[in-house]
Amino acid sequence: MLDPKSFRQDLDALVQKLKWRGHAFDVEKYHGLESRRKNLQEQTEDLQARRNRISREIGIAKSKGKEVNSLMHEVSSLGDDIKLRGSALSEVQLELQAMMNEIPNLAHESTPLGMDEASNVEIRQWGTPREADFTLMDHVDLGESLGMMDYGLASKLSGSRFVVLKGQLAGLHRSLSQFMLDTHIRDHGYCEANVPLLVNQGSLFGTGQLPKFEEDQFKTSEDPPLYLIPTAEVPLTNAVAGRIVEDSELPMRLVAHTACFRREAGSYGRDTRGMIRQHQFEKVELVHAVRPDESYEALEIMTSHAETVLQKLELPYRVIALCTGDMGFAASKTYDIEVWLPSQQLYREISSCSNTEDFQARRMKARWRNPETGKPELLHTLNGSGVAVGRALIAVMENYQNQDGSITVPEVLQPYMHGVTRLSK
RNA sequence: GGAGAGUUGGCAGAGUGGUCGAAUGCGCCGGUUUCGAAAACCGGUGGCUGUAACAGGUCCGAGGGUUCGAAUCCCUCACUCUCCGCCA
Repeated sequence: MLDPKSFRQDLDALVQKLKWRGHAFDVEKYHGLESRRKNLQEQTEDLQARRNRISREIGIAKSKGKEVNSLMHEVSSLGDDIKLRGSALSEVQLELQAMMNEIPNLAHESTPLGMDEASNVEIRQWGTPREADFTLMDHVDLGESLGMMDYGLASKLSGSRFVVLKGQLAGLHRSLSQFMLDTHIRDHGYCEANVPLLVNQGSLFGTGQLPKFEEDQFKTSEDPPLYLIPTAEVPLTNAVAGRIVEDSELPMRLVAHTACFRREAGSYGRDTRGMIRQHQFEKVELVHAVRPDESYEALEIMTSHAETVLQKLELPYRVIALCTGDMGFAASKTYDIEVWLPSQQLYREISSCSNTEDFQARRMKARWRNPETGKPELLHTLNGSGVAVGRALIAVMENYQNQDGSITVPEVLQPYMHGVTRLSK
């Protein structure tokens, strides 16, 4: 949510900024609602002030044993009027609110301008894609030929976009998540959290998935209305929802390893092969809650934490700055980290690190007490994958494959694999 | 699933229809005192909205109702705690 005050200042500039974010703001509708709101609010509060004053007088008069009939008469008609205007007011406010709720965050000045991914900017590369003297297989062929990846069974159990991992490959997957967690907890100072996978509507509203992206979520039931989390960003970020956090608690760094669930409603036909895009996948998620003036520094730090995982796994990657039109709803600035996939001969997203500034904080009323002013102010929240476990498994399989179809276990994962250094039949 | 108790400011906890945004204590901030500190004493100390600043409005778990007037009475819901049942 944007600051409502910003709409009363330079509206033209704001509309232009939103245009770059792919959002057409209806100026006329806004002006209509806003002037009605102002009118009704002034009238309502005026009437309320009168009622409060007279009612207080009635109380005083009664306690002194005076006659109050004339005062009662004066105020008796106010009630209906207040109720009428009040309900008109809240109707207008709801409409305005609904309008505001669907507006994406504004981009930071350092975010490249552009309408789609063609305008994304590469920031840096790390590592060198390996040259192989044999034909490289993709992760599906590798996994199936090892007998450790079963799409047939998964579709029988659940349908498309699911997979069953077996044996050492399932172990490698688990090792990856353990390794990532340990790295962030021990080396990067994160607080580990184990969080609910089912959340309420308020939590999804807070991080920005609702109301606009309802169709991307798995809703489990109507009563109570619970949703499977699309990312641990939702429960982790909402840890500060409704709170006034003490300065001493900042910066707050949280990490969780969870399953994530997505409908992938808008991506029929995309990435249908393999486990690139699944309805259920695992992710190690990083969330920061920080002082506002430290959030861009925090974004660099968080991104470096995700990069560390890939560096330790010795997987080549590049970092991309997403442009205004390609960023997610809540983000002001986003770095995507893309890992090298030899079978496709291209880099694929494996992490996305975003600074949402105060966008989520405003939605979830997450504040900190600024010691300089003593006042509560919105804090800034960031989230990033550190990293997607399923996609990391794919990257390891493809980058560490051998000519005979076996897969070497990366050195940093070997302690987690208890002596297994190579996955083979 | 059944029975009961509760939800008030940063925390604890009064208030059960009227000058209540709310006693008191703790905490916090400022001052007096002190070489300094503790103790003691004095003063201050909620959020949102709004204003140039006042004023005004709003908030006592959420929503609705009764009333001239609701933290206080009524209804619905959510959550917490205790006991019983069931259960990983």
